[in-house]
Formats: sequence, C-alpha cells, structure tokens
Amino acid sequence: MRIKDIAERANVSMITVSRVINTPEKVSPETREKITAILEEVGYVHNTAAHNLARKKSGVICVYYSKDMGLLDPFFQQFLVGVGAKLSEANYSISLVNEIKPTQFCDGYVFSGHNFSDKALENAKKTGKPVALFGSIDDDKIDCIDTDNEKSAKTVVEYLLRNGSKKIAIVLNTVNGNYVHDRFQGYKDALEVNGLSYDDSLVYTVDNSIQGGMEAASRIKNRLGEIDGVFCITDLMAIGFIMGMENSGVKIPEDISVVGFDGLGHHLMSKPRVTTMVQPVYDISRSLAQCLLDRINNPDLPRTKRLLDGKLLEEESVKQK
Amino acid sequence: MRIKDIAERANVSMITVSRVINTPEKVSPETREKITAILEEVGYVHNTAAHNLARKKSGVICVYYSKDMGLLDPFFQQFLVGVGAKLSEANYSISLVNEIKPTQFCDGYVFSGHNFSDKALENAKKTGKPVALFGSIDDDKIDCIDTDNEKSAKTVVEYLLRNGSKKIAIVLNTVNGNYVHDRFQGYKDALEVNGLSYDDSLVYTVDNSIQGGMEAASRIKNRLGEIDGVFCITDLMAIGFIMGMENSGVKIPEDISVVGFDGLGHHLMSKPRVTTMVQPVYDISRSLAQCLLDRINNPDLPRTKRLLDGKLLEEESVKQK
DNA sequence: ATTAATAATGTTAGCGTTAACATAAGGAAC
DNA sequence: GTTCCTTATGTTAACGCTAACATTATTAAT
Repeated sequence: MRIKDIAERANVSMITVSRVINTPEKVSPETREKITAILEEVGYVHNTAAHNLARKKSGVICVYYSKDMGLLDPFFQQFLVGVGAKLSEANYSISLVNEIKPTQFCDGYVFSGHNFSDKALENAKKTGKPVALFGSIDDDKIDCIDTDNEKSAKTVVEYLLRNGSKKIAIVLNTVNGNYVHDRFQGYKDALEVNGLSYDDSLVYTVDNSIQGGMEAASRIKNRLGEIDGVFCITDLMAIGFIMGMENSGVKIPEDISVVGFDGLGHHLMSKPRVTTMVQPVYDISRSLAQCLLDRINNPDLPRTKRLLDGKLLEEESVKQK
Repeated sequence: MRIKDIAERANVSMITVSRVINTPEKVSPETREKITAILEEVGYVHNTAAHNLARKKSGVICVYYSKDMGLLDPFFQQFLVGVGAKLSEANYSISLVNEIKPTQFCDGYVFSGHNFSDKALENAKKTGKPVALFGSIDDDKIDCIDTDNEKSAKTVVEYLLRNGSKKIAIVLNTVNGNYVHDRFQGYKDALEVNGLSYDDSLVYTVDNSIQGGMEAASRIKNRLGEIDGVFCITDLMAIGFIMGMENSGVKIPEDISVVGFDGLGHHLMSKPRVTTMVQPVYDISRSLAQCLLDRINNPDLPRTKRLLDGKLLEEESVKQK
C-alpha cells in the first residue's frame, strides 16, 4: 500500500495524501478525515526511506562513544536510552559510532561529556552537521545541556543542614572534570548562604571509587561527634564511605549522615541505601535529542546551553530531624 | 556527490559504481581500484535512504521494551548497547519501541526476555517480520540465544568444590523464570558428577534482593563450619549475603565462600567484591542482532536456538585453595 | 464589479539508488 | 568457425515520496 493507492481510493492526488500525513493542517477537514479513515482501514505503512530520500534527510542520528570508555558505563547506557527514546518517538533512529567519518550518512551527532574524545567532537563539528552534547562546554557551535551541579550540590548541603547536621564535610575526588569544581562550589555556596564558615579541614580528597570512600571513612572516623554530616560528591564514594563506617561499627545515619550524588543505581547497593542527588540523565538526554532535532529543522536557532536540576532521592543514609 | 557523479568521472555506468560499493567481487580489479580511488578522493557518502528505497528495506530494527519495566534496567541497557553496536556496524539503525504496530516501518524486531510482554511478542510475530529474542523460548518462528544457565551454574559449583568447599548451599529466589530452574539444575548436576549427594536442607529460597540475601545469611549463619560455600543464583542476593555476614562479623571468604551470578556491575559494589558468573550479555546481544540480520537476508535459514557459556569472574568472595 | 488575497488541491519533476534484463567481449569445446 | 559459456559492463525502469510551482475555487477588499 503506497500513497498512490490511497490517493486512488480517495479520489485525490498523491500530494494531498502526503499532506494528510505530514502537514494535516493544510488539508480541509473533510478531505483529511476521509483520507485518515482510509489510511487506518488499509493499515498504511509510511515508507521512511522514500520520505527521507525525497526530503534529503537520513533520519539517523549518530551517538558517539569512545573506544576507551566503551559501552558498558551505566551513565552512558542511561544516556543512550534517553536519546533513543526521544529519537524513536520522532521517527529518527540511532547509530552508535566510535569514529566520526565525514562519509557517515546521518543528520547530526550526540555526545555524552562522560564518554567522549576531543578529536571526535572536533571531527563532528567539521562535518557541518548539528552537534549536541550532554555536559557543559564553551563552544558556540554546540548545543549542550547539563546537570546543574552547583545548585544541586547546594541543595544537598542545605538538606543536611535542615536535618540537623552542624558540621558537614565534603568528600571530593581527583577526577579532572568540571563537575567536581561545581559540586564543591555548591557546597561552599550553601555554607555561605547559611552563615557558616568554610573550613579547609573539612575537605577530603580521595580516589573516585568505593575504596576511596572507605579511605575517607577511616580519615573522618576520629572526628565523629564533631563532623555529623558528609557530602560525597559521587555515589561510588558514598557507598564506600558507608561500608567503611559500618565495618568499624559506626552507625549510618545515627552517628553521621551521608548524601551522595549521581543516582545511577549504585546508591541502592549499600546497606543502608544512599540518599542521593539524582542526575536527571534521562530527562537531559531526551531534551538534548529534542534540541538536536530542533536545530536540524531550523539551523538558525539560538544556541542552547541549559542546566537542569537534580532531584534529591531520600533513602536511608540521612538522620531525619 | 552522487553515484552518477562518480560514474562520470570514472567513465563507467552508475551500476558499475554501485557494484563496487555493494558487490565489489563482481567488478574487474582494474575498474574496481580506479573507482575506489575516486570514491575515497571525493569523500563519497552513500545515501542509505536511496539504497534502502531501491532495495525495499527500511534499514531499521525495532528494539522492544515494556512500559512496565521501562528503560532503566541495567540488563536491558547492556542488551540495547550490544544490539546497537552490531546493527550500527552493519549500517542498520535502531528504533526503541514500547508498542508493536504493524504500521511501523522496520525490517525486524529484537526482544529481551527480561523486558518483554507476551502480547507484544505475539504482535511482532503477526507482522510476519523476523523476530529474535534474548532468552529461551519454545517457538519455532523465533530465533533465540540465551546464557547456558545450567552449564554455567555447574561451573560455579565445581569452582567452589575445586577451591575446597565441602558442603555448598544454594540460595534461590522466587522469580518465575526458567533461569531459576536451570541454575538450580546446574547445581544438582555438579553435585552428582562429583559424587556428592543432594540435600534439601542446603536449599534456601528468599526474595531476589539485597534484603533477601541478608535473610539467607542470617539463616545460614548458625550452620557455619558445616556449610563452607554458597552459590547465590543472582548477584543481588550474593551482595546481600555478604553484607549480612560481614555485618555480624563473619569473614568472607575466610569463613565461607560465596559466588554470585549475572555480572551486571552489582558484583563490584560489595566489600569484598563478589566472584560471579558473568552472563555474556554483550556477546549474546551482538550475536542475536547478527542472527536477525542473517534471517532478513535469508528467511529460509534454519531456526537459531543457541546457548552461550557464562564466564567466571574471580573477585574476592571465594577462598583460594 | 474588479482586484487581491487566501485556501484547497493538483502537476511535474526529481531525490539517489538498485533490480532485472540486455549487451558485448573473450575464451573453450567440438 | 560456429556454438556455448563466462565475465564485465551497460540500459531502463522502477523504489515511494515530497518540493516547488501551478491551478482553481472561495472570500474579502476596494
């Protein structure tokens, strides 16, 4: 069943049927309804290949992943799913690529700032096709959306304060990403707004791993009583922190409250489960995909650079006031 | 740059260029090299939409997910990535769908047996398009590949035996999936082959969760010394088991060895990390995608129903002999 | 009543590729 | 040297859709 067949049945021209499918508002209500009915009745399947050919589109968006990080990172996987869901809704499909070739037949590129290479991004820009990135980047040519790390971190710390913590330590990691800086800044913001003074000795920097979190626990243990709240800037470290404390008999959250950040699933793995600031990975990925589609349809759109708030997920690691 | 332009430069017909791209063996070496050189030189981009139109293919494979389970299950995410990687290599792209419509323009469907609905599968079959499924199913129309749960479980138990365990308990869950039966059977197989008698009292059935694992730990604790090895049929329960034991001062693996099953990432979240049987999710997903492509190209192929072995990942929860 | 604007529909041509059949050239067999 | 096969290449006609322009009918404005 082709548009031609539908047109014959309805006694109209092909283009009218095409309009009913693509721009129904340009067809009179009667004609539209008549054609829609036939479309449904015969179970018409729109041929996307022909559609794309006629419109000079590919209908494909490339999602980049680096060979280094691979495909098995949970962050990336959630990202892919969000992008995929939105694109599928819009009748676009996805191609996963680990190399940007100018000869790739696609309408645009999506990058995750967490699984990414500068060179690939550069090559994608060179193609002249639209590029969107999950993260923050100083590049006018690239639309990007990111978690508002600073604001969300501030929310975390204020949540701890609201629940009675008086002295809050922060556990940073050594990763070279701006999220570390931003979450740290949010911590400082919260202190300042709430009239507390910032204290260097409350900053612990460890490896971004469960081991790192355990190390932080052992270093903070001798200040229990004084320090009564901890903000670990990643869930991985928060889990390690909790394990470390619990292993040496310290009770979470009775003896000390802990909040993590990310909410990729790890936070459910510890006992007690980690109260965490969930990055809106799914929402951002969807918005990012939408943003890319918008730009494909209208290249002159102003550049998007947006931040979305995280969502605090209350689990078991914060003592309730 | 179109095939037509290349053909003019090379002084050949369009179809010869098309052959160089699609079936190079049908073109003489000299002509082929000449055209290949031009193709590279001008950076020719193959128009997949036109290609698909002319070949009456869509170039799209639908990956189904259920609204119930959603997209956030780590198993599904790994599955998607495996399928996506293989399909992208083959110049197919993916569309994520949570509903099977006969009017969807695609060449085939992929299902994960873990995120799935009977009705959707039925509808997919009705379309007449090829369907492939990650899992085991009794349906001659559907190609499927699954983890060899029985064999892999047997490997797990024999690994425990080889490392000195004398009396091995099994922790089952209440999930209604054939993997439970198969892993249980593998446990029994291993006992039998190794001349050990099966003992009902060594079978513990709990909820498939960390909590469930902790419950198993508390029930097994009073048989320490007698029971010296445990096979938890999912990592989730293994983690809970380890947490439960460690919380009450029992040392893993010194006092009792534990092995899990799945290897989706959870196993790294406990302290000590869980030695586990990793399901080859990525490999199976890729093979499954390949299998679907093969069937698209040749619908008369015999049905595929294959099992792939898991891979034992030695972490920290088994005492080494 | 004439002109202009708007709404609804139609005609034509082309998007870039490949399937199917057609042709030509070269070699082998008798 | 005719016949037959094989290999390499070409010609023609789709594949199913939509952009761009063209037409007609309808309404509004002067």
